Amino acid sequence: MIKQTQSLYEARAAIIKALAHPTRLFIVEMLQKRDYNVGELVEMIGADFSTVSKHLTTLKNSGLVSDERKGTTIYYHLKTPCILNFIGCVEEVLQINADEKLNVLSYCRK
Amino acid sequence: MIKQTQSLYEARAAIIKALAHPTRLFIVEMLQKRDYNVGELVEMIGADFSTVSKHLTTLKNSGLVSDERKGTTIYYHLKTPCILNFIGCVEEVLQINADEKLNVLSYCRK
DNA sequence: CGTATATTTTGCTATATTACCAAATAAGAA
DNA sequence: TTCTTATTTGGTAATATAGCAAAATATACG
Repeated sequence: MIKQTQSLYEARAAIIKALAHPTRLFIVEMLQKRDYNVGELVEMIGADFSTVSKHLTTLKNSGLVSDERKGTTIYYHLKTPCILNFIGCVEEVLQINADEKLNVLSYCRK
Repeated sequence: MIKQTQSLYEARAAIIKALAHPTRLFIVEMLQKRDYNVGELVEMIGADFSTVSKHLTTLKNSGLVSDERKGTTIYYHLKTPCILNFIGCVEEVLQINADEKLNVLSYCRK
């Protein structure tokens, strides 16, 4: 592959990679509703502070999320809501996968 | 997080993870145009046959791609073109990231 | 300043991913 | 069946990632 093309795909993959974790997907969906701070997310997720903080840093570095300090707490904000359309497509894939499994099963029963 | 919710996000993340690699993104975009076999993709990508084949298996296992044998060769097919809308959004994120870097630079120059 | 609160960073270990090579398999042709 | 082409699988080394706990940082306030 041409070097330039390679770089483009690497840049894209880096962003997608930032989304490719259950906790980070959850965070992104939460941030769709409103901004949250680490503590609130920790409570919802049930992981360590440091773990959630790291996930937020990953999302921030990818450019999907921004942060803003308000007094003592830092609020995280979803910069690119178009990401959520994508999750609709992912859901579609899951649905198709599930349907296909059902088909295989019904075929076995015949 | 509730166990059920956890499972849902894991399932979604698994699909996104399948996309989160430059070579696999490239393959998905190529398959948007038409079906390809491993050999053709190897030529475009410039990696080992086994490497590309493994990437195709990853895409197939996630349900994004299907395969069909025609004579001696196996052709790969993009099952869910909605994925491509998502890449548009990723591109948007890249654009914003680039713009922000430019802003920071111009700010430094003042 | 010193203390409390909120969050991030670091150090560590365990696990996962990827690439390449070589060997194995699958399907069709001779 | 044996050859040939197309593709996958297994093994391995290098690299990346996740998660927890402890230490460090940053801001607010008395």
